[in-house]
Amino acid sequence: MDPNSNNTKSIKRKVVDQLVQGYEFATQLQLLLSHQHSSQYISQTRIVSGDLDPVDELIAKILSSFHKTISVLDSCDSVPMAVKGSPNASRGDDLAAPVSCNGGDSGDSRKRLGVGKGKRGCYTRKKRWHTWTVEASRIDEDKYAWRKYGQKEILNSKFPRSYFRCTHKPTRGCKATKLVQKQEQDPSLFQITYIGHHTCNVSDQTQANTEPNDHGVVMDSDNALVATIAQDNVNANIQEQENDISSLIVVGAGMVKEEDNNNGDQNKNYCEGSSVDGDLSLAWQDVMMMFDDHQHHQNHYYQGETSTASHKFSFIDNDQLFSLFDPYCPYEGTNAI
DNA sequence: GTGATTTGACCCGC
DNA sequence: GCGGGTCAAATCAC
Repeated sequence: MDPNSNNTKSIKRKVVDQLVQGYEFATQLQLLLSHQHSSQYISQTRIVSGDLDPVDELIAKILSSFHKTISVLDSCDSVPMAVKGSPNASRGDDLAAPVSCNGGDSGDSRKRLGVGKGKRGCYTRKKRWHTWTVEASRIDEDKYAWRKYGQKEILNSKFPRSYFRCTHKPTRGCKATKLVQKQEQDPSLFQITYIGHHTCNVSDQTQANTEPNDHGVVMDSDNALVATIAQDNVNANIQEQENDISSLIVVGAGMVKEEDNNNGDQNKNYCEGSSVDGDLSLAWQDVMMMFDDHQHHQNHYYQGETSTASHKFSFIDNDQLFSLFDPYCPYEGTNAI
C-alpha cells in the first residue's frame, strides 16, 4: 500500500475536524454579525468598501485564509473534479431524477402501489452536508416559498418532523429543503434545518433580497468578500433575522454529509451557486492553517473563474475537497503534513 | 379549478 | 432491520 495513504487519511481527518471547528467559529461570528449588521448586510446585500469594524476585519481574515487555501489547492488543480465523479459516485441524482425508475405510473390508489410495486419512493436519497440548523420562534419567517411535502413521526421525539421544499422546485429545480421540528424542551421554539441553498433565483422580491446568487456584491476588496461570504453563509438565517426573529439561534451545522448537488442538468463539476461556499468556505480558514506552513501562496485561481462573483467560491464540495487530498493529488504527495 | 397539505407507501443509508 | 427522507394519491382550502 502507498505509504502516503495513511498520511492522507490523517490529513483528511484533520481537515474534517478543522472544518467543523471552523464552522463553529464562523457560526458564532455570523451570529455576532447578524446582530450588529443585519440591516447593512441583509437588506442591501451590498457592502460599501471601507469602514471595516472588528467583525468585518475578522471575516476579512477568514476570507483571506480562504484565498490562501484556494492557492494551495490550486496546486492540485491537475486533479480535476473527475476524481470525485469516478468510482464511487453512486449519487449524483437529484431527488427529482429517478431515472432508473421505469416511471410506470401506477395510476391508481396507494393501496395498489403496495401490491403492484409502484414507483413511489424511487429516488436517490440526498446526502446532506450543506445543512445548517437554526432555532426560531416561527417557522414561516424566511421569505422563501416553501411547500410541505411530508411529515413524519421521529423516534424518541414528541413532535413530528415536517418536510418542506422550495415551491419552485418543479419549475426551477430549486433543491432547497428544510426540516422543521418543535423543540421538546421548548415547544414554542422550532428547530429548522435548512438543506441546500436556493437556486431558483426568482425575480420576485421575496427572494431577491436574500438570494446569494442574485445580489450584486461589491468585489473590489476584501470587504466584498466579506459581503459574499456573509451573505452566502447566513442565507436563510438572515431571512429569519430580517423578520425580527429575536430568538433565532444558530445551533449547529450539518457538515456531516454531502448534499447531492448534481442535478444532471446543472452543477456538473462545481457546486451550485451558493451551495457550499457558505458553510464550507468559512471553515476553510482552519484548513488553511494546516497548510500555511507548507505551502507558499501562488497566484489565485478559482477553478477557472474569477473571484468577482460570490458563487464562484462555491466550486468545491466535500468530495472535491477530499479529492484534492487524495493520493492523486500531487500536492499531498509532495508535501506531507 | 387550482394549488397546498395530508398521509401511507416506498426506498436508501446506516 | 430500522429509522428517516421522499414520493404521490387523496383530500382540503381558497
